[in-house]
Amino acid sequence: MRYSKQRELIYNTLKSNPCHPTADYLYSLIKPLYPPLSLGTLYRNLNQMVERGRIKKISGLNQADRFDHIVQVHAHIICEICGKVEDVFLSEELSRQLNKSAEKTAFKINRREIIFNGICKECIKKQEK
Amino acid sequence: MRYSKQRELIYNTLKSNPCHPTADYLYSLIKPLYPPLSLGTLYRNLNQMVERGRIKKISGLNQADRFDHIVQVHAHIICEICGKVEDVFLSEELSRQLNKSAEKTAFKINRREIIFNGICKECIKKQEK
DNA sequence: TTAGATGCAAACCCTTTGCTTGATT
DNA sequence: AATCAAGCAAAGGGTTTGCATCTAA
Repeated sequence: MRYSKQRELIYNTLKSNPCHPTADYLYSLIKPLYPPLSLGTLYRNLNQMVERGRIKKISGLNQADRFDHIVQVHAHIICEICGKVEDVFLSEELSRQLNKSAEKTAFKINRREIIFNGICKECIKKQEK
Repeated sequence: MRYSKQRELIYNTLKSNPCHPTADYLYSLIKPLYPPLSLGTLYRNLNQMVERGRIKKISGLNQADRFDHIVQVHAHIICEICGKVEDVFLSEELSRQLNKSAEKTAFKINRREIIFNGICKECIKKQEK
């Protein structure tokens, strides 16, 4: 993988923004600092890094995909109101049992994605007002 | 919810096709039997039934959403090659522990989606040839 | 009679792609 | 010099929506 200023910026911006940003949000952060960046390049780089296991993509939110610089296997929880995403780490044991359940299907399992949907503390407070 | 021929057909077709069809596939099944059906109506009805808990939507496949007439909470596994989706049922205990892990985030949890990615038995065989 | 449902087609959003130009090794 | 990456803009797929018409209750 050949060096490019764009890719470096994309990775670093993702790393320093642990909010699980969308491609679009990353673009809005990087574009002002480095105007030559194009959306196509952003998506291409994100996908490349996902393929190489350098970052992770969180799909299945019924919205734009989000990206995560934490490569370790973990789950996510998304607020249905404000869209905030937080990490959920499962115990080794739980993780093992999950895979065991899936292995009953006779599939060869490559990976999994777990997404909880809910409402975050802040949005619950706002609702109560 | 007022009766409509379209909705009845959609629900029945979903029920008799446990392959977790996409909206598009449902359309291809129903349209020939009942040509007045439009795609917009199909999507509108599917979403309505999801909201009312009569069916489930499986998102996060990096492809078209799929629909499931089984309302009971369960996970899914999708074949990365042929796209086949199968059900994965988790034990009560595992289910409870999953939710407990997520509750550590201080979110109020509404639901969850678990998707395993892998390769099905048939596709593994084909690869070996 | 009237709210809710439909059909149609256009719009939408997010993402990918083709092609030419530019940069890294 | 030879790839690989970028920029741009257009196309793509899946899904939603506005509006006029129709239909179940």
